Parts: sequence; structure tokens; C-alpha cells
Amino acid sequence: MRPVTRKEEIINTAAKLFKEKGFSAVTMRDIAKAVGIKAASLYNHINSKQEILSEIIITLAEEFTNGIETIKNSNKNSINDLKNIVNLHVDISSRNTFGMASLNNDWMHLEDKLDYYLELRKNHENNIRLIIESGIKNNELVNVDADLILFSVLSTLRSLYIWIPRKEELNPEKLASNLSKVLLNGIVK
Amino acid sequence: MRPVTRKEEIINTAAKLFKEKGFSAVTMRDIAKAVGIKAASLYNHINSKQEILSEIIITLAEEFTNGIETIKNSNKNSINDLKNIVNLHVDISSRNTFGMASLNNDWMHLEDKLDYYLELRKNHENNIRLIIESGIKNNELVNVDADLILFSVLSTLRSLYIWIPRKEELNPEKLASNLSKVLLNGIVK
DNA sequence: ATTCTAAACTAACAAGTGTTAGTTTGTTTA
DNA sequence: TAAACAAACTAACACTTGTTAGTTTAGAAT
Repeated sequence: MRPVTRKEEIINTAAKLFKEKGFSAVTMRDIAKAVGIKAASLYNHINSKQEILSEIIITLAEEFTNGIETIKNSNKNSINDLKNIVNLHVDISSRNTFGMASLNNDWMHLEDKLDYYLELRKNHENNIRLIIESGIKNNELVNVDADLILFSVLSTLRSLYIWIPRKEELNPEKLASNLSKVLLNGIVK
Repeated sequence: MRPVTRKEEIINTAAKLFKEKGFSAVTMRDIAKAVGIKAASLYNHINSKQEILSEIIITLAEEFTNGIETIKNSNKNSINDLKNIVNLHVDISSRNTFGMASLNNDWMHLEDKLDYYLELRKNHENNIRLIIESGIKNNELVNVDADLILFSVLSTLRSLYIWIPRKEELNPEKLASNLSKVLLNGIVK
């Protein structure tokens, strides 16, 4: 996450502020001050406030798309696929706790890239739903409405960015494995 | 949720807009237009934009506090308590899908009421954690880090406001019962 | 030494922000 | 009928917003 260009530094700083207050409540002057320059100087590196948001969100959304594609092509059983989906979300979220806040809460402020983002998100959800449905069909998963399972699992995975920073002692691998256990097998003994 | 006073109508309308774009991106002129009056006229009914947000969030937070208090005093086993917690969240969320968005995403823009809100939220989380910990101690729940279980369950419950409007056919009771099943017993057959 | 370039700066803009003051309107109460 | 009131209005305010234009600075390349 260490920035190598000034542009990356601006985007990372912005993402941090966006997580704290949301995209709309953060001004270009806020971002500039956090970087240590004047607002107008930001425009030597980025084209607009919008562009910062797009870079944050679309980069992450495409990372999810790539990850889910790999899982789809691995052709294991549905339970293994779901474990890999948990791994994917834990991995990306733990490396991007700031950006994930924008992806979850500020996607509606994407303008040019809104439709593209919505398409990526829809595809992601559909891919997971298909895995769940095949799991139900193969008797690997309980016969509950696939959408309900999708909702339950994905809600937890989408909130990881909030919880990971609170438990710094836990490493991502351990978290992913425990989380898989809880999501797949439940919590009743 | 049908408004009986003009003030309630304004708050409900605002909550709807806040869900779509977030508190900071909604202007008083947006709210006024949606109500059908001019921005200045809003101030005959409310004192500030802040006050609208506070009313939305604090009302809901106190409703959760009351609900969890009832559950605490019911003195059943931890599994029954958890089912009641699911019921509580489904009930409040399905009756307030707009306001729950503000509670989840715009609480940081509370000013005067921020500390109070944070206290209510902390107490809510602590109460659920205690129930989970007692369940682990009594061998009713699996021996996984209580915080991880808390996180997993609460993430799903906090996202209900997003999903409920998508599945209008499902009634709250059925949803709560299926959700309890998935959260408590998992999804693996 | 000179030119080029990246990246900072100051100053300003037009538009939009929450909010206040004072006024008008139409309905209810005395 | 007159007075009171709730709730709308117009007009304006001081401030903040994202962004542009033009300038300065300092290091790298020629």
C-alpha cells in the first residue's frame, strides 16, 4: 500500500478520508491538506475529484472480478469455491480497508463509471449465486433460498473492511479459515 | 410509517433521499423539492439539517436499545436470545429500510448526538457479545472467537435494510426464521 | 549555462451550501 | 368581524465547493 507516485499517494490519502467521512463530505481542500499541498496542486496529478473515486472503486471491483474468474475456472465443488470466495474477500479487504469503504458506500457517486461498476457487481453476485445454487442441487448445501444464503454470506464479506482494522493481531489466513467455518457450518454446537 | 405531521413527512422524505445519496450529498433544497415546498419553508418544521439526521438515527438506535433490553431480561438460553436478536433486527429494519441506511452509513455526521449514539451502539454490541460468550461457556455454541461470531452475525443483520426491499414477497417472520437457521446452523448439509 | 519539466504556488471564478429575515396566505379561534 | 396562527413564500446572507488560469520554483537533461 506504499505509494510510489504522487498520484497514488493522493488516491490513498483520499481513500482514507473517504472512509472516515464519505466521499461527499470530503473536500479537495481536505485531501490537499492531508497530503501537505494546496488544493489546486492536486490537479497536477489528477483530473477531478470524480476520477479519484473511480480509481479507488473500479480498481477494487476489477480485482474482485479477476479473483472470482479464477475460482470459477478451478472447477472444484461448491464448498471449496465458497471457501475460496471467503479467502478472496479477506485478501482484498485486508489490503484495502480504506478503499473498500468507498466501494461499499460511495459507489452511487460514480458518474461515468457507474454503469460499469454496477455490471461488475451484478456479475460478481450472479457468479456466487450460481455456485450456491449448484451446491444446493448437489446436496452439498442446505435447501434454503439461494438469495438468502447469498445475502447472508456477502453481507459479512462486505463488512470485513470495518472489522479487520479492529483485530490487528489476527492474520488474514487465520481469519479466513475461521470465517469460513462460521459461515459454512454455523455457530451452534 | 405514514407521516401524521408535516415534520414526520419531512424526516421520512429526507431519510429516503439520505439512503439514495448519503446525508452529505443531499441538500435542503433536494429535501424541500421532494416534499413539494421551498427550502426555507422546511425551517417552519425543523431546526436544522443536523436535527433531521439526529431524529432518524437516534430514534432507531433507541429502538434497538429497548429491544435488546427486553431480550436480556427474558433469561432464556443463548440460542433463543440470538433468535430474538435476529427477530429484532428484521422487525426494525423491515419497518425502516430508509432510516437504517443513515444509521449504518451517516452516523459519523451526528454532531451533538454523536457520543450518545456511539454509547448506544457500543452497549448493543457488548450485550450481544455477552450472550455469545455465555453460549460458548455453556457449550451451546462452537468455541470460536466471540468477536468473530459477533462480527459475522451483526454484519448480516446490519445489511438487512439493503436486501429486504429486494425481496418484497417474503414476509418478515419467514425471513427471520430462515435467517436464524442460516446464521445459527450454517449452510453446509 | 540554458532549456525543459514536474510540481508546487496565488488568485480567482461561478455555482451551490445551510440558514435567516421579513412577508404573504389561508384557515381556525375568540 | 377581528385576531391569531401555522405554514408557505421571496430575497438575501456569508461561506464553501470544485476547478481553472497563470506564475514560480527547483532539479534534470541538453
